Parts: sequence; C-alpha cells; structure tokens
Amino acid sequence: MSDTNIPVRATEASDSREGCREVIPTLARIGDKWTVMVVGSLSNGPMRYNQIARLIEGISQRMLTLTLKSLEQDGLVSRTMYPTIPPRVDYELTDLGRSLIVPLRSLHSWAVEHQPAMLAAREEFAKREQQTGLRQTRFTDPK
Amino acid sequence: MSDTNIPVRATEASDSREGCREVIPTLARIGDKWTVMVVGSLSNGPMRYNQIARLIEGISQRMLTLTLKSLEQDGLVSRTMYPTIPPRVDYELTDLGRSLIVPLRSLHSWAVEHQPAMLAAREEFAKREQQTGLRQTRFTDPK
DNA sequence: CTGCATCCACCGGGATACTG
DNA sequence: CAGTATCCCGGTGGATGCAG
Repeated sequence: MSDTNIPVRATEASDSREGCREVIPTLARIGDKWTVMVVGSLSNGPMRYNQIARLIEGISQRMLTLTLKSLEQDGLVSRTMYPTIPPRVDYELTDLGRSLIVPLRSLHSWAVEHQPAMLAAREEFAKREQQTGLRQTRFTDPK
Repeated sequence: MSDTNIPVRATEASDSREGCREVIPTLARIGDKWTVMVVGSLSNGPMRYNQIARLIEGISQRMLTLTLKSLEQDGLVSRTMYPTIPPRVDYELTDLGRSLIVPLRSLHSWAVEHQPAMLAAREEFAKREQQTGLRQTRFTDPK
C-alpha cells in the first residue's frame, strides 16, 4: 500500500479547497473595515446618516455613502427616507444583515483570543529576522 | 408612552461598537482573498511552495510569497526548508493557523447559505434603480 | 524549485466643493 | 441634513527578470 507522495485526505480535500473559493466573493463584499464598522454600528438599531458618520469617526462621506449603498444592494441594510425638511434617512439592518452578525461575532472572538499570540509571533519573527540577517543572503548590493 | 427616538439597547451598545474595532486589524490581516485561499489549501496538510501555487491558480509568485511570509510572521504558518538540490520548502498550518479555520467555517456557512439571497437582492435593487432612474435626481449634467 | 527585486498600471479611498 | 462629483495621491498587486 502507500502510494508515491500525495497524502491528501481526499474526503475533506475538495470541501476545504472548493469551500474557500465560495467565501471569497462574500469576504470581498463584507470583509472590508468600513462594512464591518457600519454593520457593527447598526447592530444597535436603526440610525441616521450623520449619526453613523459621527459614530465611526474617520470615515469619509464618500466611503460611508458607498458602503451603505452596497450594503443596501446586497439586501443587508434597508434605507428609509422621510421627505421632510430637513430630510431624514434611516438605515437599519435587515434580517439578512442581522444574520451576518453571527459569523462576525465568531471572527471577533477569534480576534480577541488570538491577537496577543499573533503580536507575540510578530515580535519573535522580527528577532529571528535580525539574527539571520547577520549572515543574510544578499545577492544584489543594497542600493 | 414611548419616548422621543432613542431605542438603543445600551446594554450591548458599546459591546457591538467597540467590539467591531477589534476585528478590524485581524480582518485586515487574514481577510484578503489570498490569505483565505492559502489557509484553505493548507488545511489539508503541509504543502510545498509550487503545490500551493498550482492549486490556487491565479495567484502570482509575488502574492504567494508575500502572503506566506505574512502568515509566517503572524505565526499562522510554519515554514520548513530542506537544503537539498533542488531545494524544497514545506508550509504547514500551526495550531494557531488551524484555529482560524473555525471562524472561517462560520463565514463559509453564512456565505453558502445567504449568497442566493444577496444575489437576489442585487437584481431586485437593479430593477428599482431603473424604475426610479426615470425620474432620477440629476443635479449636474452628465458630461 | 524557491524566492527576492524592480517597474508599472490600476483603483481604493481621502479631501474638497457643490446641490436639493 | 444627506448626499453627489471631481481631483489626486499612495498602496496593491501583476509581469518580468535574475539569483541561490
């Protein structure tokens, strides 16, 4: 028995491999910082445009508008306009949008739990860098 | 009864708001498509550089190298070099890296389950766009 | 085979100014 | 208040070439 070299657990292989391809588009849509921030803000209930803007602080009008619009397109956020003067617009998570909070929480847990480990790993890596840097393999002269 | 307008569930408010800030750095690191693809590929066991490259197909050397290096920095992937000729390098998920699969799965589930809903929402939105487009509010003339 | 270095095109996103 | 339109810069990432 035993073949040449391919130890793939074929059972799960395609699952994990193909599986991750499916996450990409979703991740591209909902994975950027502004989207996460906006969804996070709206998770407390409906909000007006400027409320969100002030809450997030650092986001540009442009990005807020774009983010909200794309969220609306994807059916994650609903937009309600009151044609009063001055105008008022409320944004609110849809059921779909709220359902997104679940995986987001999962990510959040992981982040909180493992952030320290990652930072530690970074520093450790930096040190190793320096050490091996002494006998660094330099092909071309540093300019 | 009923007050003016602020229905905030203050209990969870800061949690959700502050909470999402913590996810940002993590998301920035592990949230891009290449990282996800690489982690997904490695979830089946250790792999060599070119194995990954061929498996992912579409990734440039540059991006693969950069992604792997940053993953190594963060302690998510371990790198083992065999100074043979030709050289051989194995990449493998660390425990930390494997732990990442959990939230990734969560995201994957959500993606698979709600992708259709999002697509549907998109098309619906496109239609509404057209309709309201007739009485579109155009301030400046389109050049 | 594994990987760095360089050049370069693209566009994400900030600042600003203007409209309804 | 709630956006829209424009300019513009920095970073992301692809293609190529070269070295251990």
